Amino acid sequence: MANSIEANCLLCMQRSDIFRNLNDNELHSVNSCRVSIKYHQGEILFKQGSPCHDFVCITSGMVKLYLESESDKRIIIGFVKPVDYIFVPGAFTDKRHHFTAVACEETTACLVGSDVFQQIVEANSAFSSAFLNKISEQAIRMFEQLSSLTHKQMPGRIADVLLCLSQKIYNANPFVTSLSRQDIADMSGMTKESAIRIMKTFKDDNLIRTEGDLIELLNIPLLETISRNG
Amino acid sequence: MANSIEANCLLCMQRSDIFRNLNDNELHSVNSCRVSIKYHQGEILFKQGSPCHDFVCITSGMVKLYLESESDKRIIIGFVKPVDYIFVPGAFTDKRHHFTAVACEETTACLVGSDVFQQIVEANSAFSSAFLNKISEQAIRMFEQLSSLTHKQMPGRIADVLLCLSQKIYNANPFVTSLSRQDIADMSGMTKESAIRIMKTFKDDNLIRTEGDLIELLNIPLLETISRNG
DNA sequence: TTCAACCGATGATATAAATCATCAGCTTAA
DNA sequence: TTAAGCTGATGATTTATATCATCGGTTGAA
Repeated sequence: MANSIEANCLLCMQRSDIFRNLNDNELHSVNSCRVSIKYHQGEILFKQGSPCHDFVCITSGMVKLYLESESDKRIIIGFVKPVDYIFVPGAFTDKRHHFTAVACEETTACLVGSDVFQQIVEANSAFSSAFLNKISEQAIRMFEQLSSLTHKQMPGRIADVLLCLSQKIYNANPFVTSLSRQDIADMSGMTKESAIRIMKTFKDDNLIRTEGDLIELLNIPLLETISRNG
Repeated sequence: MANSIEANCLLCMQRSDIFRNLNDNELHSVNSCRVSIKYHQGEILFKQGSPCHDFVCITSGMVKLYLESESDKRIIIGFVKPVDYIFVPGAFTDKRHHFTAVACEETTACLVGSDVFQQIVEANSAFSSAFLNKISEQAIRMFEQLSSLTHKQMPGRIADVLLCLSQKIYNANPFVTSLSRQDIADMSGMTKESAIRIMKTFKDDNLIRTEGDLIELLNIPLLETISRNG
């Protein structure tokens, strides 16, 4: 395996909680069909609507997940960072991908055949239970996003996105991002122009500072108030 | 147990798939702490933000689930009909409810302590695996709703709601509903006035017919086109 | 090297949708 | 039995947001 960056799954185990629930046999079957692949920025890991064959775990870089609509509009539903896996609901139902995954930057991912994975889920209850916890968190995040996108006006939605990026995605305050304004617009359900305009007003009001790919939140309490007031 | 309508869980088993995966011991422990409760229309089964103690299975009637925002706006994220259970993601994470459940009509529900339930999920992998399938379907439905609410204009969203009600909730074409126009507005992320206006234009164009609590879809292909075009 | 394509940015304009107001019919509570 | 409140309905008005157009800068491909 030319692209493989880890010798086996043990390295991953130290970081991705869910694999702690696997025994040696299970780990071996995962490892034996594991493939590590490198993606360049903008490359697609899998596409909405396509059949899902593999369980995907991100080992470096970052991936964005988005829904595509008929009218070519996108909505970003989440990001996946190392070491974490992409929960693909279609793997348990119609074997189709229901969103698209794209590398935001140079990214490496381990792929494991979803049949192997599925067998383990069905056999190992600690594993599937850990999986349940993970999905539950994701469901709760989806509720928050749905609430934000449908009930808040643009300033509240942009505030939500900026706080999310700083506090959940990058875990840093000035943070450097590879996301474009279009991506931020896709996260907050508006056009690129509107996202830029709102960010401009935030800059004018000294709520944030931007410099190239860097964004700094200067007044988090006020951003939180804007988020709360919608 | 005065309100109990079933003697034990076997009756439910015949209809709710997921319980087929339980053995006698597990069924007994579920049954022993089961309580059946009757709710009147509009009564709350549980409230967003409150601690979640019980696993809830609907045995008659119908329940609507909705998110509440600070500004008292609601968004309906789903309905639960007999015999099906309510997936409460908080049960696996922070032990809080993240949405509110309200009886749309006279409803009976079986409550089982979530600790008992949790133990079974952790011990019985067939059960938790079946649970995973269920949640996956729900996640996919959430994607569709998110896409509809953020990318489609009002006519498309109302068309989505009407098709959903007829084809997924009531499984009938003229169908009688206990949902108000406000509920339909809450399903489609708009104000009551806008929902009424769009439905009026649909009536004028002979797409639908309404008579009291009855709604009939007269031109489903065209409604589907409107849904697709957003 | 040049052309095409995308990005951030900004202004002018159009429009989708919310808000406000009103009214009639019906149910519920005092 | 009356008053209060909710529902469906409709019109007038306001406002939030998308769309369209343009521009300079950068990147990437031919």
